[in-house]
Amino acid sequence: MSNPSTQAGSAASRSPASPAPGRTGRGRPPRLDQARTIETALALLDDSGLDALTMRRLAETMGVQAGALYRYFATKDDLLTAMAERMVGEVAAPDGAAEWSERLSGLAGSLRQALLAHRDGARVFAGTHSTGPNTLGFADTGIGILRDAGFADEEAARALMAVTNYTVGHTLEEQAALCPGGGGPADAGVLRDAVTAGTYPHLTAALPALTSLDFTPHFEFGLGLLLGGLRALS
Amino acid sequence: MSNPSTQAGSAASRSPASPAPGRTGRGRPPRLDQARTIETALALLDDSGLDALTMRRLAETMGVQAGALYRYFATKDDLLTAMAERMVGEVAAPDGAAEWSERLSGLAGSLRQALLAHRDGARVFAGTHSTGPNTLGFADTGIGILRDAGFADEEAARALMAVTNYTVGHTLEEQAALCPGGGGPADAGVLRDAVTAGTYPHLTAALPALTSLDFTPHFEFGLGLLLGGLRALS
DNA sequence: ACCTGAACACCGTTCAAGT
DNA sequence: ACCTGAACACCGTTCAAGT
Repeated sequence: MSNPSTQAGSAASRSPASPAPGRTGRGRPPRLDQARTIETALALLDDSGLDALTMRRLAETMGVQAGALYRYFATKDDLLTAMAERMVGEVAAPDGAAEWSERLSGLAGSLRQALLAHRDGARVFAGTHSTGPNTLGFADTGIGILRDAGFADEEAARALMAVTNYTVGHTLEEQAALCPGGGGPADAGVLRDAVTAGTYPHLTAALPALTSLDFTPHFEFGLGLLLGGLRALS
Repeated sequence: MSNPSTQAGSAASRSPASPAPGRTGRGRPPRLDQARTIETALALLDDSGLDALTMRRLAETMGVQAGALYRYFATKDDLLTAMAERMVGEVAAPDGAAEWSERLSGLAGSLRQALLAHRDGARVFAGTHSTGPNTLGFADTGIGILRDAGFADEEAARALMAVTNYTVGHTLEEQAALCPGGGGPADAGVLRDAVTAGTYPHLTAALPALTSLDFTPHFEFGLGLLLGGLRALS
Protein backbone atom coordinates (compact mmCIF):
# COMPACT_ATOMS: atom_id res chain seq x y z
CA MET A 1 0.00 0.00 0.00
CA SER A 2 0.97 3.61 -0.48
CA ASN A 3 3.03 2.53 -3.45
CA PRO A 4 3.80 5.45 -5.72
CA SER A 5 5.64 3.34 -8.26
CA THR A 6 3.15 2.14 -10.80
CA GLN A 7 2.15 -1.49 -10.75
CA ALA A 8 -0.15 -2.42 -13.54
CA GLY A 9 -1.60 -5.45 -11.82
CA SER A 10 -2.47 -8.86 -13.13
CA ALA A 11 -5.09 -7.61 -15.54
CA ALA A 12 -2.44 -5.86 -17.57
CA SER A 13 -0.41 -9.04 -17.70
CA ARG A 14 -3.08 -10.45 -19.99
CA SER A 15 -1.80 -8.06 -22.65
CA PRO A 16 -1.14 -9.56 -26.09
CA ALA A 17 2.63 -9.33 -25.94
CA SER A 18 4.64 -8.72 -22.80
CA PRO A 19 6.19 -5.36 -23.65
CA ALA A 20 9.94 -5.22 -23.23
CA PRO A 21 10.36 -7.14 -20.00
CA GLY A 22 14.13 -7.19 -20.32
CA ARG A 23 14.89 -4.07 -22.26
CA THR A 24 18.03 -4.43 -24.29
CA GLY A 25 19.51 -1.30 -25.82
CA ARG A 26 18.61 -2.39 -29.37
CA GLY A 27 15.92 -0.68 -31.45
CA ARG A 28 14.10 2.60 -30.92
CA PRO A 29 12.91 3.11 -27.37
CA PRO A 30 9.13 2.65 -27.35
CA ARG A 31 7.03 5.80 -27.17
CA LEU A 32 4.49 3.96 -25.03
CA ASP A 33 4.61 1.82 -21.91
CA GLN A 34 2.08 0.63 -19.36
CA ALA A 35 3.03 2.97 -16.53
CA ARG A 36 3.06 6.17 -18.61
CA THR A 37 -0.20 5.16 -20.29
CA ILE A 38 -1.93 4.64 -16.94
CA GLU A 39 -0.63 7.95 -15.65
CA THR A 40 -1.76 9.81 -18.76
CA ALA A 41 -5.14 8.10 -18.63
CA LEU A 42 -5.62 9.23 -15.01
CA ALA A 43 -4.69 12.79 -15.97
CA LEU A 44 -7.18 12.69 -18.84
CA LEU A 45 -9.78 11.30 -16.43
CA ASP A 46 -9.23 14.22 -14.08
CA ASP A 47 -9.49 16.72 -16.93
CA SER A 48 -12.47 15.32 -18.79
CA GLY A 49 -14.21 12.58 -16.80
CA LEU A 50 -14.85 8.92 -17.52
CA ASP A 51 -17.30 9.43 -20.37
CA ALA A 52 -14.71 11.44 -22.32
CA LEU A 53 -11.89 8.97 -21.64
CA THR A 54 -11.69 7.17 -24.98
CA MET A 55 -8.89 5.10 -26.42
CA ARG A 56 -8.68 7.54 -29.31
CA ARG A 57 -8.40 10.64 -27.13
CA LEU A 58 -5.87 8.92 -24.87
CA ALA A 59 -3.82 7.93 -27.91
CA GLU A 60 -3.96 11.48 -29.26
CA THR A 61 -2.77 12.82 -25.90
CA MET A 62 0.18 10.45 -26.08
CA GLY A 63 1.00 11.35 -29.68
CA VAL A 64 0.17 7.96 -31.08
CA GLN A 65 -2.55 6.16 -33.03
CA ALA A 66 -5.33 4.42 -31.11
CA GLY A 67 -4.34 0.95 -32.27
CA ALA A 68 -0.91 1.31 -30.67
CA LEU A 69 -2.46 1.20 -27.19
CA TYR A 70 -3.52 -2.40 -27.78
CA ARG A 71 0.07 -3.56 -27.60
CA TYR A 72 -0.01 -2.68 -23.90
CA PHE A 73 -3.63 -3.27 -22.91
CA ALA A 74 -5.71 -6.00 -24.51
CA THR A 75 -8.94 -4.07 -23.98
CA LYS A 76 -10.10 -0.74 -22.63
CA ASP A 77 -11.40 -2.64 -19.61
CA ASP A 78 -7.88 -3.86 -18.87
CA LEU A 79 -6.69 -0.26 -18.94
CA LEU A 80 -9.46 0.78 -16.53
CA THR A 81 -8.55 -2.14 -14.25
CA ALA A 82 -4.94 -1.01 -14.22
CA MET A 83 -6.09 2.53 -13.40
CA ALA A 84 -8.14 1.21 -10.47
CA GLU A 85 -5.19 -0.83 -9.27
CA ARG A 86 -3.03 2.29 -9.48
CA MET A 87 -5.55 4.29 -7.45
CA VAL A 88 -5.72 1.66 -4.71
CA GLY A 89 -1.93 1.93 -4.48
CA GLU A 90 -2.48 5.37 -2.99
CA VAL A 91 -4.36 3.94 0.01
CA ALA A 92 -2.35 4.69 3.12
CA ALA A 93 -1.40 1.85 5.45
CA PRO A 94 -3.18 2.43 8.76
CA ASP A 95 -1.28 3.07 11.98
CA GLY A 96 -0.34 -0.35 13.28
CA ALA A 97 -0.34 0.81 16.91
CA ALA A 98 -3.94 2.03 16.96
CA GLU A 99 -7.06 0.23 18.07
CA TRP A 100 -8.54 -2.19 15.51
CA SER A 101 -11.64 -0.07 14.98
CA GLU A 102 -9.55 3.01 14.29
CA ARG A 103 -7.29 1.11 11.92
CA LEU A 104 -10.29 -0.19 10.01
CA SER A 105 -12.01 3.20 9.76
CA GLY A 106 -8.67 4.70 8.73
CA LEU A 107 -8.41 2.15 5.94
CA ALA A 108 -11.93 2.87 4.73
CA GLY A 109 -11.38 6.62 4.91
CA SER A 110 -8.15 6.25 2.98
CA LEU A 111 -9.91 4.25 0.27
CA ARG A 112 -12.50 6.99 -0.02
CA GLN A 113 -9.76 9.60 -0.33
CA ALA A 114 -7.95 7.56 -2.97
CA LEU A 115 -11.14 7.38 -5.03
CA LEU A 116 -11.95 11.06 -4.48
CA ALA A 117 -8.45 11.94 -5.67
CA HIS A 118 -9.51 11.32 -9.27
CA ARG A 119 -12.61 12.48 -11.08
CA ASP A 120 -15.00 9.54 -11.39
CA GLY A 121 -12.57 7.48 -9.32
CA ALA A 122 -15.35 5.51 -7.64
CA ARG A 123 -16.97 4.72 -10.99
CA VAL A 124 -13.67 3.40 -12.33
CA PHE A 125 -13.13 1.32 -9.20
CA ALA A 126 -16.69 -0.03 -9.09
CA GLY A 127 -16.56 -1.01 -12.75
CA THR A 128 -13.41 -3.11 -12.50
CA HIS A 129 -12.06 -6.03 -10.47
CA SER A 130 -8.32 -5.85 -10.14
CA THR A 131 -6.42 -8.78 -8.70
CA GLY A 132 -3.17 -6.78 -8.63
CA PRO A 133 -0.90 -6.46 -5.60
CA ASN A 134 -2.33 -3.13 -4.43
CA THR A 135 -5.88 -4.44 -4.38
CA LEU A 136 -4.93 -7.74 -2.80
CA GLY A 137 -2.74 -5.90 -0.30
CA PHE A 138 -5.66 -3.69 0.64
CA ALA A 139 -7.88 -6.69 1.26
CA ASP A 140 -5.18 -8.55 3.19
CA THR A 141 -4.59 -5.51 5.40
CA GLY A 142 -8.29 -5.07 6.14
CA ILE A 143 -8.94 -8.71 6.89
CA GLY A 144 -5.74 -8.79 8.97
CA ILE A 145 -7.00 -5.96 11.16
CA LEU A 146 -10.17 -7.89 11.88
CA ARG A 147 -8.53 -11.26 12.41
CA ASP A 148 -6.02 -9.70 14.79
CA ALA A 149 -8.97 -8.21 16.65
CA GLY A 150 -10.26 -11.70 17.25
CA PHE A 151 -12.84 -12.10 14.49
CA ALA A 152 -13.13 -15.48 12.79
CA ASP A 153 -12.00 -15.79 9.17
CA GLU A 154 -15.50 -15.68 7.72
CA GLU A 155 -16.62 -12.76 9.86
CA ALA A 156 -13.46 -10.84 9.01
CA ALA A 157 -14.05 -11.41 5.29
CA ARG A 158 -17.68 -10.38 5.46
CA ALA A 159 -16.92 -7.33 7.57
CA LEU A 160 -14.29 -6.08 5.12
CA MET A 161 -16.68 -6.65 2.20
CA ALA A 162 -19.35 -4.67 4.03
CA VAL A 163 -16.99 -1.78 4.76
CA THR A 164 -15.64 -1.75 1.21
CA ASN A 165 -19.05 -1.99 -0.44
CA TYR A 166 -20.36 0.79 1.75
CA THR A 167 -17.35 2.98 1.01
CA VAL A 168 -17.67 2.46 -2.74
CA GLY A 169 -21.44 3.01 -2.69
CA HIS A 170 -21.03 6.21 -0.69
CA THR A 171 -18.22 7.61 -2.84
CA LEU A 172 -20.15 6.82 -6.02
CA GLU A 173 -22.94 9.04 -4.68
CA GLU A 174 -20.54 11.68 -3.46
CA GLN A 175 -18.81 12.06 -6.81
CA ALA A 176 -22.07 11.95 -8.72
CA ALA A 177 -23.44 14.76 -6.54
CA LEU A 178 -20.32 16.83 -6.77
CA CYS A 179 -19.70 17.44 -10.42
CA PRO A 180 -21.61 17.31 -13.71
CA GLY A 181 -25.36 17.05 -14.25
CA GLY A 182 -25.13 14.11 -11.89
CA GLY A 183 -26.88 15.64 -8.93
CA GLY A 184 -24.81 18.53 -7.63
CA PRO A 185 -25.92 22.07 -6.80
CA ALA A 186 -28.21 21.84 -9.83
CA ASP A 187 -29.83 18.61 -8.69
CA ALA A 188 -30.39 19.80 -5.13
CA GLY A 189 -32.97 22.20 -6.52
CA VAL A 190 -34.51 19.49 -8.69
CA LEU A 191 -34.88 17.21 -5.68
CA ARG A 192 -36.26 20.03 -3.54
CA ASP A 193 -38.88 20.81 -6.19
CA ALA A 194 -39.86 17.17 -6.62
CA VAL A 195 -40.21 16.65 -2.87
CA THR A 196 -42.27 19.77 -2.25
CA ALA A 197 -44.48 19.01 -5.27
CA GLY A 198 -45.54 15.68 -3.76
CA THR A 199 -46.52 14.72 -0.24
CA TYR A 200 -43.45 13.29 1.48
CA PRO A 201 -43.50 14.42 5.11
CA HIS A 202 -40.40 12.51 6.26
CA LEU A 203 -38.44 13.40 3.16
CA THR A 204 -39.30 17.05 3.66
CA ALA A 205 -38.03 16.95 7.22
CA ALA A 206 -34.80 15.28 6.13
CA LEU A 207 -34.23 17.42 3.05
CA PRO A 208 -31.58 19.72 4.55
CA ALA A 209 -29.45 16.71 5.47
CA LEU A 210 -30.10 14.95 2.16
CA THR A 211 -29.06 17.94 0.06
CA SER A 212 -26.04 18.84 2.18
CA LEU A 213 -22.82 18.80 0.19
CA ASP A 214 -20.72 18.16 3.29
CA PHE A 215 -20.19 14.46 2.67
CA THR A 216 -17.55 13.66 5.24
CA PRO A 217 -19.95 13.55 8.23
CA HIS A 218 -22.34 11.45 6.14
CA PHE A 219 -19.56 9.01 5.35
CA GLU A 220 -18.39 8.86 8.94
CA PHE A 221 -21.89 8.30 10.27
CA GLY A 222 -22.39 5.20 8.14
CA LEU A 223 -18.89 3.96 8.86
CA GLY A 224 -19.58 4.48 12.55
CA LEU A 225 -22.69 2.32 12.28
CA LEU A 226 -20.67 -0.52 10.76
CA LEU A 227 -18.00 -0.23 13.44
CA GLY A 228 -20.65 -0.04 16.15
CA GLY A 229 -22.17 -3.22 14.83
CA LEU A 230 -18.78 -4.91 14.81
CA ARG A 231 -18.04 -3.79 18.37
CA ALA A 232 -21.33 -5.33 19.46
CA LEU A 233 -20.19 -8.65 17.99
CA SER A 234 -16.78 -8.80 19.67
CA MET B 1 -44.11 1.43 -3.54
CA SER B 2 -44.96 -1.94 -5.03
CA ASN B 3 -46.53 -0.07 -7.91
CA PRO B 4 -46.87 -2.28 -10.97
CA SER B 5 -48.29 0.50 -13.14
CA THR B 6 -45.42 2.21 -14.84
CA GLN B 7 -44.54 5.70 -13.72
CA ALA B 8 -41.78 7.22 -15.77
CA GLY B 9 -40.70 9.69 -13.13
CA SER B 10 -39.72 13.30 -13.39
CA ALA B 11 -36.73 12.63 -15.61
CA ALA B 12 -38.98 11.44 -18.39
CA SER B 13 -41.06 14.58 -18.06
CA ARG B 14 -38.08 16.47 -19.46
CA SER B 15 -38.88 14.82 -22.81
CA PRO B 16 -39.02 17.17 -25.79
CA ALA B 17 -42.76 16.97 -26.30
CA SER B 18 -45.26 15.63 -23.79
CA PRO B 19 -46.55 12.60 -25.70
CA ALA B 20 -50.31 12.42 -25.99
CA PRO B 21 -51.31 13.54 -22.49
CA GLY B 22 -54.96 13.82 -23.43
CA ARG B 23 -55.36 11.25 -26.16
CA THR B 24 -58.12 12.16 -28.54
CA GLY B 25 -59.30 9.53 -30.99
CA ARG B 26 -57.87 11.41 -33.97
CA GLY B 27 -54.80 10.23 -35.91
CA ARG B 28 -53.03 6.87 -35.94
CA PRO B 29 -52.42 5.43 -32.48
CA PRO B 30 -48.71 5.82 -31.74
CA ARG B 31 -46.60 2.68 -32.01
CA LEU B 32 -44.50 3.89 -29.10
CA ASP B 33 -45.16 5.18 -25.61
CA GLN B 34 -43.11 5.65 -22.46
CA ALA B 35 -44.47 2.70 -20.49
CA ARG B 36 -44.07 0.12 -23.28
CA THR B 37 -40.62 1.46 -24.11
CA ILE B 38 -39.46 1.11 -20.50
CA GLU B 39 -40.88 -2.42 -20.32
CA THR B 40 -39.22 -3.47 -23.55
CA ALA B 41 -35.93 -1.91 -22.46
CA LEU B 42 -36.04 -3.91 -19.21
CA ALA B 43 -36.72 -7.09 -21.17
CA LEU B 44 -33.81 -6.33 -23.47
CA LEU B 45 -31.65 -5.63 -20.41
CA ASP B 46 -32.52 -9.05 -19.00
CA ASP B 47 -31.74 -10.76 -22.29
CA SER B 48 -28.53 -9.01 -23.23
CA GLY B 49 -27.18 -6.89 -20.38
CA LEU B 50 -26.53 -3.19 -20.05
CA ASP B 51 -23.64 -3.02 -22.50
CA ALA B 52 -25.84 -4.42 -25.27
CA LEU B 53 -28.78 -2.14 -24.46
CA THR B 54 -28.46 0.44 -27.22
CA MET B 55 -31.04 2.87 -28.53
CA ARG B 56 -30.73 1.25 -31.94
CA ARG B 57 -31.31 -2.29 -30.69
CA LEU B 58 -34.20 -1.16 -28.52
CA ALA B 59 -35.76 0.61 -31.50
CA GLU B 60 -35.32 -2.50 -33.64
CA THR B 61 -37.00 -4.61 -30.96
CA MET B 62 -39.95 -2.21 -31.02
CA GLY B 63 -40.14 -2.16 -34.82
CA VAL B 64 -39.16 1.46 -35.18
CA GLN B 65 -36.20 3.63 -36.15
CA ALA B 66 -33.80 4.78 -33.43
CA GLY B 67 -34.68 8.45 -33.82
CA ALA B 68 -38.30 7.76 -32.95
CA LEU B 69 -37.34 6.98 -29.34
CA TYR B 70 -36.28 10.58 -28.83
CA ARG B 71 -39.88 11.74 -28.97
CA TYR B 72 -40.38 9.94 -25.63
CA PHE B 73 -36.98 10.21 -23.95
CA ALA B 74 -34.74 13.20 -24.46
CA THR B 75 -31.59 11.12 -23.91
CA LYS B 76 -30.58 7.55 -23.25
CA ASP B 77 -29.83 8.61 -19.69
CA ASP B 78 -33.45 9.68 -19.25
CA LEU B 79 -34.54 6.25 -20.40
CA LEU B 80 -32.18 4.58 -17.92
CA THR B 81 -33.50 6.85 -15.17
CA ALA B 82 -37.05 5.82 -16.00
CA MET B 83 -35.97 2.17 -15.92
CA ALA B 84 -34.44 2.67 -12.45
CA GLU B 85 -37.61 4.40 -11.28
CA ARG B 86 -39.63 1.48 -12.62
CA MET B 87 -37.42 -1.01 -10.76
CA VAL B 88 -37.76 0.84 -7.46
CA GLY B 89 -41.52 0.61 -7.91
CA GLU B 90 -41.14 -3.12 -7.27
CA VAL B 91 -39.80 -2.53 -3.76
CA ALA B 92 -42.28 -4.00 -1.29
CA ALA B 93 -43.66 -1.82 1.48
CA PRO B 94 -42.42 -3.24 4.80
CA ASP B 95 -44.79 -4.64 7.38
CA GLY B 96 -46.01 -1.64 9.35
CA ALA B 97 -46.57 -3.67 12.51
CA ALA B 98 -43.01 -4.93 12.83
CA GLU B 99 -40.15 -3.52 14.86
CA TRP B 100 -38.33 -0.56 13.26
CA SER B 101 -35.13 -2.55 12.72
CA GLU B 102 -37.03 -5.32 10.98
CA ARG B 103 -38.91 -2.84 8.80
CA LEU B 104 -35.66 -1.15 7.80
CA SER B 105 -33.87 -4.39 6.99
CA GLY B 106 -36.96 -5.52 5.09
CA LEU B 107 -36.82 -2.35 3.02
CA ALA B 108 -33.11 -2.82 2.26
CA GLY B 109 -33.64 -6.48 1.39
CA SER B 110 -36.51 -5.58 -0.88
CA LEU B 111 -34.37 -2.99 -2.68
CA ARG B 112 -31.71 -5.63 -3.22
CA GLN B 113 -34.31 -8.02 -4.62
CA ALA B 114 -35.71 -5.35 -6.92
CA LEU B 115 -32.23 -4.72 -8.33
CA LEU B 116 -31.46 -8.45 -8.59
CA ALA B 117 -34.70 -8.93 -10.51
CA HIS B 118 -33.08 -7.45 -13.63
CA ARG B 119 -29.71 -8.20 -15.14
CA ASP B 120 -27.34 -5.30 -14.31
CA GLY B 121 -30.12 -3.79 -12.22
CA ALA B 122 -27.69 -2.36 -9.67
CA ARG B 123 -25.57 -0.77 -12.41
CA VAL B 124 -28.63 0.90 -13.89
CA PHE B 125 -29.73 2.13 -10.46
CA ALA B 126 -26.26 3.35 -9.44
CA GLY B 127 -25.81 5.21 -12.71
CA THR B 128 -29.01 7.26 -12.47
CA HIS B 129 -30.74 9.59 -10.01
CA SER B 130 -34.47 9.42 -10.35
CA THR B 131 -36.64 11.92 -8.55
CA GLY B 132 -39.81 10.05 -9.49
CA PRO B 133 -42.53 9.02 -7.05
CA ASN B 134 -41.26 5.47 -6.54
CA THR B 135 -37.78 6.65 -5.59
CA LEU B 136 -39.05 9.49 -3.41
CA GLY B 137 -41.57 7.12 -1.84
CA PHE B 138 -38.80 4.67 -1.03
CA ALA B 139 -36.77 7.39 0.67
CA ASP B 140 -39.78 8.75 2.53
CA THR B 141 -40.65 5.28 3.79
CA GLY B 142 -37.11 4.60 4.99
CA ILE B 143 -36.66 7.91 6.72
CA GLY B 144 -40.14 7.54 8.21
CA ILE B 145 -39.21 4.22 9.80
CA LEU B 146 -36.24 5.84 11.49
CA ARG B 147 -38.02 9.01 12.58
CA ASP B 148 -40.85 6.94 14.04
CA ALA B 149 -38.21 4.97 15.93
CA GLY B 150 -37.09 8.18 17.57
CA PHE B 151 -34.11 9.20 15.48
CA ALA B 152 -33.64 12.89 14.73
CA ASP B 153 -34.16 14.12 11.17
CA GLU B 154 -30.47 14.31 10.32
CA GLU B 155 -29.65 10.91 11.82
CA ALA B 156 -32.58 9.35 10.01
CA ALA B 157 -31.42 10.82 6.70
CA ARG B 158 -27.84 9.70 7.20
CA ALA B 159 -28.88 6.24 8.32
CA LEU B 160 -31.04 5.70 5.25
CA MET B 161 -28.24 6.92 3.00
CA ALA B 162 -25.85 4.50 4.69
CA VAL B 163 -28.23 1.56 4.27
CA THR B 164 -28.99 2.46 0.65
CA ASN B 165 -25.36 3.04 -0.32
CA TYR B 166 -24.37 -0.24 1.29
CA THR B 167 -27.18 -2.11 -0.46
CA VAL B 168 -26.26 -0.67 -3.85
CA GLY B 169 -22.55 -1.29 -3.33
CA HIS B 170 -23.21 -4.88 -2.29
CA THR B 171 -25.60 -5.63 -5.14
CA LEU B 172 -23.19 -4.12 -7.66
CA GLU B 173 -20.62 -6.67 -6.49
CA GLU B 174 -23.13 -9.48 -6.38
CA GLN B 175 -24.28 -8.97 -9.95
CA ALA B 176 -20.75 -8.46 -11.21
CA ALA B 177 -19.71 -11.74 -9.63
CA LEU B 178 -22.71 -13.63 -10.88
CA CYS B 179 -22.71 -13.25 -14.60
CA PRO B 180 -20.33 -12.38 -17.41
CA GLY B 181 -16.54 -12.12 -17.27
CA GLY B 182 -17.20 -9.85 -14.32
CA GLY B 183 -15.93 -12.10 -11.58
CA GLY B 184 -18.12 -15.19 -11.43
CA PRO B 185 -17.08 -18.83 -11.33
CA ALA B 186 -14.34 -17.89 -13.77
CA ASP B 187 -12.99 -15.09 -11.62
CA ALA B 188 -12.99 -17.14 -8.42
CA GLY B 189 -10.15 -19.16 -9.93
CA VAL B 190 -8.33 -16.03 -11.06
CA LEU B 191 -8.50 -14.59 -7.55
CA ARG B 192 -7.43 -17.87 -6.00
CA ASP B 193 -4.41 -18.03 -8.29
CA ALA B 194 -3.44 -14.42 -7.65
CA VAL B 195 -3.71 -14.86 -3.89
CA THR B 196 -1.71 -18.08 -3.74
CA ALA B 197 0.93 -16.62 -6.07
CA GLY B 198 1.67 -13.79 -3.63
CA THR B 199 2.04 -13.75 0.12
CA TYR B 200 -1.29 -12.74 1.63
CA PRO B 201 -1.81 -14.75 4.81
CA HIS B 202 -5.07 -13.12 5.90
CA LEU B 203 -6.50 -13.17 2.40
CA THR B 204 -5.65 -16.85 2.10
CA ALA B 205 -7.48 -17.63 5.32
CA ALA B 206 -10.52 -15.66 4.18
CA LEU B 207 -10.54 -16.95 0.61
CA PRO B 208 -13.36 -19.50 1.04
CA ALA B 209 -15.68 -16.77 2.32
CA LEU B 210 -14.53 -14.26 -0.28
CA THR B 211 -15.16 -16.60 -3.20
CA SER B 212 -18.47 -17.93 -1.91
CA LEU B 213 -21.33 -17.32 -4.30
CA ASP B 214 -23.90 -17.44 -1.54
CA PHE B 215 -24.40 -13.70 -1.30
CA THR B 216 -27.45 -13.52 0.94
CA PRO B 217 -25.56 -14.21 4.19
CA HIS B 218 -22.91 -11.70 3.12
CA PHE B 219 -25.57 -9.07 2.54
CA GLU B 220 -27.30 -9.80 5.81
CA PHE B 221 -24.08 -9.69 7.78
CA GLY B 222 -23.30 -6.14 6.62
CA LEU B 223 -26.91 -5.06 7.04
CA GLY B 224 -26.82 -6.50 10.55
CA LEU B 225 -23.76 -4.41 11.34
CA LEU B 226 -25.55 -1.23 10.27
CA LEU B 227 -28.60 -2.13 12.32
CA GLY B 228 -26.44 -3.05 15.29
CA GLY B 229 -24.77 0.33 15.08
CA LEU B 230 -28.16 2.04 14.94
CA ARG B 231 -29.42 0.09 17.93
CA ALA B 232 -26.39 1.23 19.89
CA LEU B 233 -27.36 4.83 19.14
CA SER B 234 -30.99 4.62 20.21
C1' DA C 1 9.69 -4.56 -31.88
C1' DC C 2 6.79 -0.87 -32.32
C1' DC C 3 3.69 1.93 -34.62
C1' DT C 4 0.72 3.61 -38.78
C1' DG C 5 -3.25 3.63 -41.78
C1' DA C 6 -7.20 2.08 -42.80
C1' DA C 7 -10.85 -0.43 -42.19
C1' DC C 8 -15.01 -3.00 -39.68
C1' DA C 9 -18.97 -2.81 -37.17
C1' DC C 10 -20.91 -0.24 -34.45
C1' DC C 11 -22.62 4.07 -31.21
C1' DG C 12 -26.03 8.53 -29.43
C1' DT C 13 -28.30 12.22 -31.35
C1' DT C 14 -30.44 15.50 -34.71
C1' DC C 15 -33.63 16.92 -38.07
C1' DA C 16 -35.69 17.78 -42.57
C1' DA C 17 -39.11 15.42 -44.89
C1' DG C 18 -42.95 12.41 -45.43
C1' DT C 19 -47.71 10.54 -44.03
C1' DA D 1 -48.72 13.93 -34.38
C1' DC D 2 -45.67 10.43 -35.25
C1' DC D 3 -42.17 8.27 -37.59
C1' DT D 4 -38.54 7.62 -41.52
C1' DG D 5 -34.12 8.31 -43.74
C1' DA D 6 -30.09 9.98 -43.68
C1' DA D 7 -26.66 12.18 -41.87
C1' DC D 8 -23.00 13.93 -38.16
C1' DA D 9 -19.52 13.03 -35.18
C1' DC D 10 -17.97 9.80 -32.91
C1' DC D 11 -16.75 4.78 -30.63
C1' DG D 12 -13.59 -0.03 -29.51
C1' DT D 13 -10.94 -3.17 -31.90
C1' DT D 14 -8.21 -5.53 -35.59
C1' DC D 15 -4.50 -6.13 -38.62
C1' DA D 16 -1.71 -5.87 -42.81
C1' DA D 17 1.97 -3.06 -43.86
C1' DG D 18 5.79 -0.11 -42.96
C1' DT D 19 10.24 1.20 -40.39
